[in-house]
Amino acid sequence: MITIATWNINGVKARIETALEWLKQDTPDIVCLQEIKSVDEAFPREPFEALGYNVVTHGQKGFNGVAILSRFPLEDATPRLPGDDGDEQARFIEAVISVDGGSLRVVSLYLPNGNPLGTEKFPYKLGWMNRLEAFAADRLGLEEPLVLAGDYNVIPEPRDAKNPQDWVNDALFQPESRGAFRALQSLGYMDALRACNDAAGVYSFWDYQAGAWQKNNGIRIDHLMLSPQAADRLTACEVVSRVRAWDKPSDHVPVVASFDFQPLPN
DNA sequence: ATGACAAGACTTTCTTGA
Repeated sequence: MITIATWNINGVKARIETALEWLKQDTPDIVCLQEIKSVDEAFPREPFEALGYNVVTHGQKGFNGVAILSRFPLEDATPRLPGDDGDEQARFIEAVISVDGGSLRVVSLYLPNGNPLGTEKFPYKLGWMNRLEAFAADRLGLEEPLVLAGDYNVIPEPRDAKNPQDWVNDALFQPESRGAFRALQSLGYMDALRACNDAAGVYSFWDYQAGAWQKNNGIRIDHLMLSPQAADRLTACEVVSRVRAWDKPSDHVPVVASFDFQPLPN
């Protein structure tokens, strides 16, 4: 069994103690991190390595930035979503893990927020989603297990928000954003959480402001999208909401999927 | 009511985020 998590930690330096505590408690095998807010040279690799993780990062100064932690060796770590060589924002890294029967590909992605509407930020989001769809379509040709894990900044459906009406003028809930997310599903990628849990009220983000956590005023925007070969091995998926109540929390919590894969002995 | 929090940076005020 292999567990793969996605978690927007909102700053790796500010969150290091919280992150290490969760890793010690739940011992995920692979963790896709977003919003590390650190350049690669300043990423605190050592405390993660001390817990047995290999670390690959693609960071930038001040904001954005993604990383993958893995108990198994990470091969061919490749930053940047193809399709726009002029895009300097650090939002994507792919790596490969050897498992029984071949390669398991894992992507940590931080999809653009897109707010406010009416600025260049929203078309940047939609363009990034088009590039992600093209990447996902291309990868289908490999016929390999692939997990596209990350902060998608998309509320897929009304049941994914406590108060959907609050989001109708927000980039996260625009028809174009939701349609681009559905395009991944139309290609054949499966939303891991929805494969396991059909209930409303499952959230991965609660704003720091206005007592959103205390009111359970949340949204589900952190997703693991699975290629058919990954979906075939899915055994469970859940949101780790208890982390949101800890001291110094991120505004996001981890989402963890379990798979019937065996890592290869190294 | 674009308020409220939080993190990071050429910081004591700004940008960015959702």
